[in-house]
Amino acid sequence: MELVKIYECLCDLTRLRLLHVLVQGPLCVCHFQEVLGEPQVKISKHLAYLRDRGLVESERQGNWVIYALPAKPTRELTSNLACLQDCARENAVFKRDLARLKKIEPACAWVRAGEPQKAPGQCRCGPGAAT
Amino acid sequence: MELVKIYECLCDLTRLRLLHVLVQGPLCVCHFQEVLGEPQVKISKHLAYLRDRGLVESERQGNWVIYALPAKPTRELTSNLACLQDCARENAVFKRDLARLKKIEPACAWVRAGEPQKAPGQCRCGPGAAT
DNA sequence: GTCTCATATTCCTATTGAGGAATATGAATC
DNA sequence: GATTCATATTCCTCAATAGGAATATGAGAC
Repeated sequence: MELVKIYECLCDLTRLRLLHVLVQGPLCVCHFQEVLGEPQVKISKHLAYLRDRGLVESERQGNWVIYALPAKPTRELTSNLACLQDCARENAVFKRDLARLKKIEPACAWVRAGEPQKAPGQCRCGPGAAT
Repeated sequence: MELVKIYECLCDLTRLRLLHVLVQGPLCVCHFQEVLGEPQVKISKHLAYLRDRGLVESERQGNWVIYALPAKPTRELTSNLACLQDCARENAVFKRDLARLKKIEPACAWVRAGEPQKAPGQCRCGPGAAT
């Protein structure tokens, strides 16, 4: 059942955080690392888990892979993401993620705007990139 | 995290069905068996799982054990149960459960009303009880 | 006490998934 | 071609859980 698959995706904290951040807009893997403060393998695996189950979509842009919520989410997904937003509103972990996202925002504006990659070379995340 | 625990409870179809039915009101284990059409062990184990995590409460009344949603559910639980109701609305499995619940309703009215057990002896569920 | 009914628990097997270390892939630069 | 950067995958171990069969528990009837 579709609905069970959604809940299987939601029952891990890392994935909850990924989805919660994704509601704000598309993001690439290295930015997720920055925002969540988790190692690359962990982020990448959980994103793959979500992609395999249709909760997110990915698109390669040069060296980066941009993840986004599906263009046409199901009613169930929409409903549950709204519920998640509601539940996360007053939670410290989720609030911290949003705060870190805001700090990074200038550096990753081109991703969030959906524009094609403009500035090849090093990714602007990593230590010191957004400080 | 509280929220993850809720989602862990929701990521199994049997538990989803139990909770969905419970929104209609308290029920005893044998009625769950009737409504879901699943074996006793399965029902009992999943109810225990939910109880251990605080999603349902139980109360013994003679031979029966009545399960109910918590008297004071958390904001997260309330929110997610509402979401579940919304998602389940047009789903065949959940609709069938509700239909079976209605057929049984006359037989288990005393449970749903929260009254103390009136009619000791055999439980009125089981084959032929509600037909 | 015994018997019966409703429910819970134990024991088992099989599957799933999390996490990390190491390695592989794919694209861009030189 | 080689190198570098971003990301994905493989291999491993450990823990959680689903499901069923069998058995245990707890309460009421007699």
